[in-house]
Amino acid sequence: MISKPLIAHFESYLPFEEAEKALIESRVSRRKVRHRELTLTSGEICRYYTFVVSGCFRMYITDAEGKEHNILFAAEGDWISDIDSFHATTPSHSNIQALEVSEIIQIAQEDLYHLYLNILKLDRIFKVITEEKYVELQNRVFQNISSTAQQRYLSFLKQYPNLANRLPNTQIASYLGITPEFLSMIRKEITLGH
Amino acid sequence: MISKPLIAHFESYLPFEEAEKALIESRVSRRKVRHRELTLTSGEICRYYTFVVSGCFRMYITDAEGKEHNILFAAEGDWISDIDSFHATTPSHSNIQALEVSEIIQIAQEDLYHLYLNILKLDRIFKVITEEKYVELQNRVFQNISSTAQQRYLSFLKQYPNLANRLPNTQIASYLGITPEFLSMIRKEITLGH
DNA sequence: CGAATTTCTTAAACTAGTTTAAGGGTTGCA
DNA sequence: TGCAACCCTTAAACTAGTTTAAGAAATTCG
Repeated sequence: MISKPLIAHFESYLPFEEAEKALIESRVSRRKVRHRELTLTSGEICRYYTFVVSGCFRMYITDAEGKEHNILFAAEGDWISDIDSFHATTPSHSNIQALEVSEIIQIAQEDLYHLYLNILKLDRIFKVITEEKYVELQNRVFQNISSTAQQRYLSFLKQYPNLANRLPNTQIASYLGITPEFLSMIRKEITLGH
Repeated sequence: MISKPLIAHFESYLPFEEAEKALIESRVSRRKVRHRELTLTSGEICRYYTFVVSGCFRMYITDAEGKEHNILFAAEGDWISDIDSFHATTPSHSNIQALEVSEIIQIAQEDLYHLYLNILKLDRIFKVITEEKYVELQNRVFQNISSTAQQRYLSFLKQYPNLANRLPNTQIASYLGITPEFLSMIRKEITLGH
């Protein structure tokens, strides 16, 4: 059962019958990813919905000046895909890269559509998953607009307590939209007790 | 048929049978909203999924210092609700306010759940709607992290060409995360041809 | 293990965006 | 129709965050 972690994830939303689990098992693939390996490159079409079994990924965009900007992180139990590119079958603007040795389960476009047709509750589950991710992003937009870099860093620490220790500061700075130098200052100020 | 604009919206995704339309009609309400009226106040639970028939709304949050920050706008054909508060039945952190005289169609929590149970394709439609809104937000996060205020303003103009003329600059500045004064400077620079 | 690369820190000079304040223009409604 | 509330602009002083540079510490990989 390569899909065991994925099915456990689905069953945290709704129960599944054996036949449904077997259908899912027949339509997914699983593989290991090396540290720094790109699973999606800008310009390429995002062909898979990807579930992270273990490890950690970032989605980032390269701007006009060649600078990279992290949009989100995904660790064990998260999904990471360019939803826009996947559904519209258009070239992606973003890149997805492993930040650790990782393992993923992937569902190709036609397999996901096949599953949607044959297991109707998947529509509901992915509706809920997308709503959850939407709420997260909305909080992020609010933080970006209304907070100083220090407040944003503190709320990053709250939201991803496990990632904070695993990720290099350069990745966190890129997520916060500041320079690593300034993040270094912020961390110093915080430990000095401001 | 008070729900006519809403059903037209749903049918832009999938066709509906008469019985389904009648069920929807029986489960929604429609009303007019005055300019500046709040349809959701921070601290209150978001009880309705709201579809904008005409007019325009903003969702905003008030920060620790009492400043308001616009998270998104919604005009004709858009949905505006605090998804988190609605589903979790918890007090909302945000406010929703009409920026023009408007008209809305609302679906209460129990009615929406009743519709989900009886019209399965609504799961799929709201899955897709949420995915679309997610992609929009993701672009906004990218803009916020990677662009100067001027670039963000230009991309706001592209994304909401019709809203740009309808909204006061104060609202746009709050959406961009800058002061109205600085937006004023940006607009001057742009018309001078930079 | 040791060399190469990546990562973190500090600090000084700089720039994008804020704050405050003041004046003029619009809009809405009694 | 007139006044209050809102909205936009300009400008000067200020502050949060960037840039550049250089050295120290930690990882990675042959």
